[in-house]
Amino acid sequence: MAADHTRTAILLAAERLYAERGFADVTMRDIVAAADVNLAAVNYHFGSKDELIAELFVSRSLVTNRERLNELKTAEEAGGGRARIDAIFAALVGPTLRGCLGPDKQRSDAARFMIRASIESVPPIRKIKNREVDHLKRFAAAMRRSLPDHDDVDLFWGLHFALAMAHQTIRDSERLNKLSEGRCDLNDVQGIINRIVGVSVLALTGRAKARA
Amino acid sequence: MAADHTRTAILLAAERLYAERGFADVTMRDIVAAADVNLAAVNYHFGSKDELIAELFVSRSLVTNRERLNELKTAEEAGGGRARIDAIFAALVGPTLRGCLGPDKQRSDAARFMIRASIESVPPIRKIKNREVDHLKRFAAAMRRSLPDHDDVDLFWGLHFALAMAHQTIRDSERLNKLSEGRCDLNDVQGIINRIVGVSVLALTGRAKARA
DNA sequence: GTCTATAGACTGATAGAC
DNA sequence: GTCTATCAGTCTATAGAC
Repeated sequence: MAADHTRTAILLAAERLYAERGFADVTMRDIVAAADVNLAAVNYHFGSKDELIAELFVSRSLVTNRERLNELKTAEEAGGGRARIDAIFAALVGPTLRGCLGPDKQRSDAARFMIRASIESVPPIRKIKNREVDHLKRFAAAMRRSLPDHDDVDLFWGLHFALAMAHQTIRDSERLNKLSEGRCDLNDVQGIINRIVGVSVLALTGRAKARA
Repeated sequence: MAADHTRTAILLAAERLYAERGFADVTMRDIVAAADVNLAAVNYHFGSKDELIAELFVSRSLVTNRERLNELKTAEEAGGGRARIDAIFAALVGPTLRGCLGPDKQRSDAARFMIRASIESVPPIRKIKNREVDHLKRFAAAMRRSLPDHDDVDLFWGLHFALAMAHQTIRDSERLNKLSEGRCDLNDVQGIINRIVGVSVLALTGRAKARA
């Protein structure tokens, strides 16, 4: 049916353009030109520009969160209810990093869009984002089960830092590439995941920390 | 002189509004209303909106970079040309974090503006940003002197991750606050710097890393 | 230097023919 | 469902009086 084709074309084009250039710079006219559909189609199918963004954000965040939780579940089952801390971090940052830096272009657009959404925070997204905290609390809970002797505050900071490293790597891989003059291999996604997981684990289980 | 007052009022208001709401959402009308000056004054003093943003970015990045290099220089002199690696990381992330999370409101606006600028990358800033890589290379060089036996690639990743943790903490302190239900103290700036420096040092000097 | 008034170019959204 | 045509609102930038 032509209706589905138009709707899908709009979603894909919007996701790609938003991922590349951000919400503010991309107009509905840009989107319909890229999707090769009529200007009025966006409002017909989605109601408004904001609702289009919200629809993209909701559907993509469901997919990412499901992947994360699947990996977490697998890790917890493998450990009899207590996952290894490295497996928890891998479940947290792996899906997003694989989506963003991997070879699959469509998934790459999706993940970059999500990073963009987490930064620019258009009104419709701001409301939805509060749910993400509940999602992350499940990882905090898994970390607590994995390392029951650790201070909760350290676990929260560890989770925060792991996400920070993953997101910054996706967002500003260009700067790292220039700084290292190409020597940091940004195509080696698994290597990057291992680095981030390794640092995150060390941050929690490593030796003495600096004192105030 | 009234001219200086108007000019300064525009700069301060623009910085605060951009820091709070981003470049796209803040119009020149918002700025002149906050600065209590006339709409035409912005174009008279700065030429255009983009030039206003560029002027803010250039002047602020000079200040931050000078602070960073001063701290780095002090650390290198204290070590007879080879700074301690923790002191290098502290020089890298300290000035920005103190500016953003500390009590001084004007500095806070400045630092938040810089974070915003590093993300949203309006055209005039994109050109200037390339210079930042040269600035960071001086830190990479200091790291190499500090840890001459380490692989350069690991040092680049270490620098990248340190900046990632600092920026994400500034940008999305709200999420960490919600996630931890207020238990992560975001007012303890020195404690946060110590955490980030500690993790960054461990990432380079800690025990075995995860393998691919 | 500072103001008013407005030009000129966008934007998102919609009415109505097909 | 898809299109054209257009509205009403916003923006930056500027001309010209003071």
